[in-house]
Amino acid sequence: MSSRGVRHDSMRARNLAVVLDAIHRTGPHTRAALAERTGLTKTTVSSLVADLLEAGVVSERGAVRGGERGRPGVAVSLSGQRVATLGLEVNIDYLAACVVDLTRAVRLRRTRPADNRNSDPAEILGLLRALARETIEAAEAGGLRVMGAALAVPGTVEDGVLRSAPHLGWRDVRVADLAGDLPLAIDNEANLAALGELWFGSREADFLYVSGEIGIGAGLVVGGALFRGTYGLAGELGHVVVVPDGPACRCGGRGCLEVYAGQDALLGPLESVTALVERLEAGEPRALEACARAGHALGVALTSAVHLLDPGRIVLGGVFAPLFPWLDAPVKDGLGARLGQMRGAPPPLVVSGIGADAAVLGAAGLVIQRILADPAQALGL
Amino acid sequence: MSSRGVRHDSMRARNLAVVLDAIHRTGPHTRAALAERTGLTKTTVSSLVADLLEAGVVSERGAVRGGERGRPGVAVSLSGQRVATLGLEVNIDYLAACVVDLTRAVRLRRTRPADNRNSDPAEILGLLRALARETIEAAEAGGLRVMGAALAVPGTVEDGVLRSAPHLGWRDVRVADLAGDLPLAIDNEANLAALGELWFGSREADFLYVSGEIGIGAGLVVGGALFRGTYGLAGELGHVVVVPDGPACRCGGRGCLEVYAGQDALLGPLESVTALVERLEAGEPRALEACARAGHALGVALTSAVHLLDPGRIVLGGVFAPLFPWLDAPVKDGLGARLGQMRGAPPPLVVSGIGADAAVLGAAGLVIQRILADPAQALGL
DNA sequence: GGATTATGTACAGATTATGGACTAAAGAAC
DNA sequence: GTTCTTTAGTCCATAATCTGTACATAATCC
Repeated sequence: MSSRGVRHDSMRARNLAVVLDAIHRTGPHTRAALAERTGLTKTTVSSLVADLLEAGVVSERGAVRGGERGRPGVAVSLSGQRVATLGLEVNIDYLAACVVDLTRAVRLRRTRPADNRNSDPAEILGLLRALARETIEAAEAGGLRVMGAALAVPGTVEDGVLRSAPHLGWRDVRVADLAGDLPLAIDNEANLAALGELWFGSREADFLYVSGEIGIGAGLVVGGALFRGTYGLAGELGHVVVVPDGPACRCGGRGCLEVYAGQDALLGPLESVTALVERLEAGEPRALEACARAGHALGVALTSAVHLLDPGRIVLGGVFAPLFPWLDAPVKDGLGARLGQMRGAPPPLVVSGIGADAAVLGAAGLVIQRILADPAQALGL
Repeated sequence: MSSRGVRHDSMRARNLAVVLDAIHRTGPHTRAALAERTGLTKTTVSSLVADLLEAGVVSERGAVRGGERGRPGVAVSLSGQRVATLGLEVNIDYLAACVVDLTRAVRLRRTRPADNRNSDPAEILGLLRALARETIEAAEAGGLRVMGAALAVPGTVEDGVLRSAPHLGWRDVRVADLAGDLPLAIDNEANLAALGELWFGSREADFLYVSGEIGIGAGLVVGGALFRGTYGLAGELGHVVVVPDGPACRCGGRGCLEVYAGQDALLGPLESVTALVERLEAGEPRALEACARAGHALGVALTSAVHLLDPGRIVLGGVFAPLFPWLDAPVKDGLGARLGQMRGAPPPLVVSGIGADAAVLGAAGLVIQRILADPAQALGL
């Protein structure tokens, strides 16, 4: 519970958000339909919509409703013409940026290959800053106004500080001012990829997104909201115990999922996922066996995850997406056999549709969400 | 986001809740302090407090603030004189009821020993209904008004229906009208025990409550709110996989935590936890070994739980509470060794202070919380 | 073309919070 | 002990916002 009282201005701010949310969530609506949906009167909705129109976040899109009697209403829908946000990502082997408008249409996307393993944060952030500036300029040349930015990193984040990104070799990096004087949020890659899946992929409201990168992370979405845990460290699926006293993991533990299904374990001597897929398609036994082993381990870890997190479905993303045909059966079987009678049926297992872009899109989407959640504040209404 | 707009009446309802919450959360306050804390004006707060006084949920408790200058304020604090709620519990070997007032002081507590294993739901619910009626009458004789009730059950609950309580042998039981025409909530025993720990035990806002009963459940509290998952089935710690192809569990899986640390595994041939504690105190090797084995398994399962849920601390409750001296070391060692460098330090491991009453208290507390969260609705203001 | 039906706006009225003035009650200063 | 200062709480006129009725508008139906 926010402990601040509601005053006249916050009542209106809230109602602006409620109306905008209704427009966003269930498509274009007439003012009359918005009134019914929000419980406000037509008069109030008209006044709120007028403000939203002026701010450029919604637009009128001609008359609607053929077939029924009475005066047709004017549909009010989200406008992608003006407001946009910037998503950024640092990963092991690339930097990425994208610009997304208020309708969550992707307007720009840029990727720079890079080798960021054990790199100098200042140097990489310099490159990222240049990429951000360039992307913002391109967006503004197209008439968009970039209102905020978010950055996805492959590591743990607390209070806006990157605590630890083992594969980058970064620790306690304070990121700021990446995008000029835009407000910048920063979050874990798996979390933002989960949000990417929510807003740009399947658009289901409840799922566990399993992010296979060098490490394995996961982001849980319940009712359209990301679950972060107490310190924002929830969802470390890669270090769920699969075999209590199995081989050592780089985390210091033993028998973690990552040991069996991390990229290193999957690839073995191969140098890319593409190469692995080729071998799998050719039916090479070593490759098939690595996948079977990973699938079995994933099934075990996901069983524990389902019992603890109760996800609506399980979405395999990152490198697990191209490997889905070979992982599907062992994971599903493992889940089915282990979950037993505890619940009706195991959560459906599906593959992510947005692949490698999930995190950077989720980052941009996060900022869009904040604007939609409080347009009065974000837009100065 | 609730999709309903804010109207004048909901603005006031919200402000009543905000003021009441401030009084509840940070102790008695003067009107002036409440105004500062909530951001409302003194005038508004006075008016809101007047309504709350009339409803009997707060009372004025004389002047406060010696030492400082100026007119002393009148402290407004929660009143336990009028509003109360009923907590109920069905467990394997007892029925319980309690009445808690608005300040969360326990006013009445009743327990009936019973053997509810594989019982007839109608019969047991009849006994519970009698216990509820009797308890409500006693409370009202004491001048309290019981405003609502909640029931804790050892099983899974969906949409207010008890889906499955394996140890009771109940399936798909619709509970209603247990307490006359009082509104009745129903929830899982581990969830409500976690809330009991939150409100009547340590009062920390972030922890994982581990409930050792016949089975093993857990309830995660983050920021003072219970995490329930998608279908309300989260926290099934007892079926986290400890050994991938270990012994069969009654759930249909293999090597679940319950197999190693459930009450049956702990007790072996003994018939009560008390008996086990006696053996442990006497240093009997078989008992010590059972505890060590359970502690090791708990350490493994909790490692996975910490990675997935990111709890602020871990509270051992239920039968694990009396066994804490023998579980502490193996669990802590297991967590410490396995969590490795992934986080600063493992979450603190502590014992619950409220023992067997956690669930029934949590049930009553849940209803109190609902009244505090929306006093206007609950009290007809 | 007139009846019907629904949309969207106008304007007066209702509800609630605000803000400054005022009263009340205590300690501090002299 | 009288007066000043400070803080608490209330009063009342004002302001912000939403509501509700009335009404102009624009389509379909017959």
